[in-house]
Parts: sequence; structure tokens; C-alpha cells
Amino acid sequence: MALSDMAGHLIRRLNQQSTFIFTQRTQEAGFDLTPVQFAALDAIYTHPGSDQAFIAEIIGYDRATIGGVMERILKKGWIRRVVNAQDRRSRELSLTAKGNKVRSTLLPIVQDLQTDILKPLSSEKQDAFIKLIRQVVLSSNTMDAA
Amino acid sequence: MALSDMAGHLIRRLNQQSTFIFTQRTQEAGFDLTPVQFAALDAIYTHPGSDQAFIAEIIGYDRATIGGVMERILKKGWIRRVVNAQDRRSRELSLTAKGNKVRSTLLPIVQDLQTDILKPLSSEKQDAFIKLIRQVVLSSNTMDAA
DNA sequence: AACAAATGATAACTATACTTACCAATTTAT
DNA sequence: ATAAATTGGTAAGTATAGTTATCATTTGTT
Repeated sequence: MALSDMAGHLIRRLNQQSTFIFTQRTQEAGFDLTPVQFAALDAIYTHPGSDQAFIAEIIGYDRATIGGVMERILKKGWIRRVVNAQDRRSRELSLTAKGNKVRSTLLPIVQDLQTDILKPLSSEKQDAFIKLIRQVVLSSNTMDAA
Repeated sequence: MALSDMAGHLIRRLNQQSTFIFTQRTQEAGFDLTPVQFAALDAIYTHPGSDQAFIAEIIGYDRATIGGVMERILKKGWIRRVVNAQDRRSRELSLTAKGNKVRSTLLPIVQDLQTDILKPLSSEKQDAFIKLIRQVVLSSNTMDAA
């Protein structure tokens, strides 16, 4: 079997293309952010007051990576980071008005661009594909030590 | 639609899992390399004497990224980089005996681990998945300006 | 032959993404 | 109550992955 036909290689290529489309479409809309930054924004919106470790867990990152992401969207003025009074190790995250605006403006754009990622497939095949990916991602997620 | 169900997000998560399995399995086999380094090794094996730009194109990278990859596998003693006599800008890449050994030893391991990546799916669904992903990756590849 | 355009490669910069190590604060165990 | 373990976060280090700029060399044009 050729490398170019292996699952891992194809998945990596697909991720590259997907990221490219995200960047392209959001830049056209006048924004400058990465897929991860949007995911973080959305997770904080959905779970305001959470700490970094929890947000990281939701969107599938480790603590070290999310630290840098938070720093960058903090610098953009999209989030607040307040030290928790009960546990001074943790910082409670929430969206600023600006962050809220960015998220709500981007949401329909991001939703729309999903179709572009799978554009080569018919609508039915897109649905089938999403179902398969979700099955892989979710069940691997629940398997701890393999 | 929730972010966690969007194609882009799922693809990113899938790529994380795929990379993790690659690293895990190859480390168990006593090797220390990344998916990209293996892809580069395989591309050089398939196209010996090529320059970096061509290898980058085959495996879907840009020139800047592949430069660092080559440097690292060069440092490991897996490839040779000889200045082309006809065009002194370019360097002809080839595998050393050691690089050849690494690639051939790893190939069956890497092929085998592909199934692990899609383990949650039945064999039929795995095939369907590969077909769909290949269709997306290959046809997006040939579309230049969208 | 001289100049412009194109090409192979690197450098600098930014942003994931992971590991290991560490610090500080909090919980748990004894 | 004190030591041990856990937890939230950061730091340092490595490896993609991209952009833009630059350098050297080669090729194309006139």
C-alpha cells in the first residue's frame, strides 16, 4: 500500500486543507484568528467561568497548548482571565463584549465554511462522512489506555 | 450546529488521534520519528535524487516546512543531501543505508497502525471512510483558485 | 551580453501541539 | 496537623505548518 493512500496521511492532508479554508474564509470576513482560537472562544461562551484545564479538555487540548492560545486571545481583548477566589491556582475565563461580538459574527461564517471543506462530496456523502468521523473521534475519546 | 459537530473541528481531533497512534506504535517498535519524517523518508525512497521542493510537493508541504524536516532526518543520518552539479541551488536527496533500513523496517508497522486509527469502525466502514477522504483530499488538491 | 523573471533554499516570525519539569495552591491520607 | 498526592498553570524544549523576505543561481528576454 502506498503511503499516499494510508489513513494517517490522508487525515493530515485533510486537516491542512480544512485549516486553509477556515483561514481563507474568516480573513475574507475581516477577522484574523485560527481554528483553535475560535474553538476556545466558543467553549468559553458555552461554559463561562470555567478554568483553562476544563476548556482544554472540552476542545481536546492539553494544558500547555491552551495557555498560549488564551494568552493570544486575551491580548486581542476577547476574553477576561480572573483569578478564582476559592482556588487561587485557577483563572476563571469569560468573554468580553468584544469577544462575544466576534464569536456571534463569526459563527454563521464558520458554519457555512464547513460545507466548503467537504465540497468534493455530495450532500449525502458529506453527511455519511461526518457520521464516520464523529464515530471515530468520539469512541477513541472514551478509550483510555488502549 | 454545535462546534463539536462541525467538520473542521472533527478533522482536527481526528488528526490529533492519528498522530498520537503513529507516535505510540513507532516508539513501541523502538523508533523516534514523526509522521512527516516517515512521509519524507518514503517520498525520497520513491523518488531518489529529487530536490526538496519536489519532495515537499509530493507529500503536501511548503518549502519552508520541509527544510526543517530534512535537516532533522539528515542529522539522524537517514538521508544524503548533495548539491546538484547542473543547478547549484538545488540539493539532490537520497536515502542512506541506515535510512533505507529504517524505512523498510517501519513500513509494515506503519501500514498496520492505519487500522488502529480507524479501529472504532467496522472493516467495511473503514473502506468507505478511506474512499471518501481520498476523494476530498485529491479533488481539493487539483482545484487551484477556488 | 545585460537585465528581469523565476526558482531552490534558508531565515525570521507566528501559531499550534506535544512532553517533561516545575511552581504554587489545594486536597487527601495518616 | 503535617506530609504526600493532586491539580491549575507556566516554562522550556522540540516538531510541525504556514507567511513573507531574502539570497544565490539559473533561465528567459531583448
